[in-house]
Amino acid sequence: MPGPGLPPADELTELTLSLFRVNNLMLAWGDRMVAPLGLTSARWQALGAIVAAERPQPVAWLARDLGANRQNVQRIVNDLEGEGLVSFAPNPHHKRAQLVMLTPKGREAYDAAIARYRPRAEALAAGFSADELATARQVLQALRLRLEADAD
Amino acid sequence: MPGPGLPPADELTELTLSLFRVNNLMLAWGDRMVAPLGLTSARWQALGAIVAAERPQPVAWLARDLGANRQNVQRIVNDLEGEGLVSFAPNPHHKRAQLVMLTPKGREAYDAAIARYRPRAEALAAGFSADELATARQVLQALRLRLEADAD
DNA sequence: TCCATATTGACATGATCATGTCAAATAAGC
DNA sequence: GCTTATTTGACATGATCATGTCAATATGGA
Repeated sequence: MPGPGLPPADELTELTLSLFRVNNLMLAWGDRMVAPLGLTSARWQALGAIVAAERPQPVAWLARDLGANRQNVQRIVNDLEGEGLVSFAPNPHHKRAQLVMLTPKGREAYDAAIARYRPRAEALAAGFSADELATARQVLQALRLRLEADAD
Repeated sequence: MPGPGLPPADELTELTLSLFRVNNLMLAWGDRMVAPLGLTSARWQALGAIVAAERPQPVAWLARDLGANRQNVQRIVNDLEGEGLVSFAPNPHHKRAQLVMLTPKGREAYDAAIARYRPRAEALAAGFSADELATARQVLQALRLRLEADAD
């Protein structure tokens, strides 16, 4: 029996401090993992947002999905376009807001990143019970909703 | 009964994506909270590291405690020193590595930040059970240990 | 003591991010 | 239709971060 533990507010403080550290460590972990593919964590995330969308979307929509700045996503997508990983298609509904699409080369890079990621993610998740991971995810998702509402 | 849920690796993926979002939201939340005090999340964290250390430490030690870059912490601490929130004291063991100490003004700023933080943290933690928060914290701390070991 | 190594703060540089502005294009209200 | 507000990409600027280098200092081993 671990005892009563900390008060909720202190527990949240410790959670937050760990969150900051894990965030940085995870980004560095991802960077090392996809560096051989010419990717970074940020580029990988952008590719993921493009894949996750059923239909090609303009950059501003991808930025919203990512919770990131429009301008930064624009820069990343432009870089990816310069390297042939994504291409721009005309948008019938908007002359300036082109649609971002994966090229075959971009699809290959994304699939290669996933292939490198999966076994490492399984190793990293090993040792945790399904309940523990699910609870941690649910807490973070609930925090996200509250913070987003608070930031209105 | 929520059912079997996702495979552990996918659960970790969702956890990670939520983590990135919450990290950014929490930093913005903290920035808004301590802005009236002339602080930022980064400055507040630096002050916290100074307070958390029992003895005054050089900047490089604080950076290690924070898991941050030596150079960035140095810049932040220099800024804090310029505004009179911290002061440098001679280090008997090292002529160049001065010891960072809170000034009374810095202590006031830190206490004021905590005073603003506590009720908001309690409100943010409300609705979670102690077990949920503790589990989330433990998962993140375990992830941190694994990622730090992996980054060696 | 002497020398190799590690630590520390200062400095420089490029990358990334946050923010604001602008013009073009679209959407909504009257 | 016409006017106004919103969206979108391009651009600029400053802040922050990541990284490397350097000289001064401290530490440990021979």
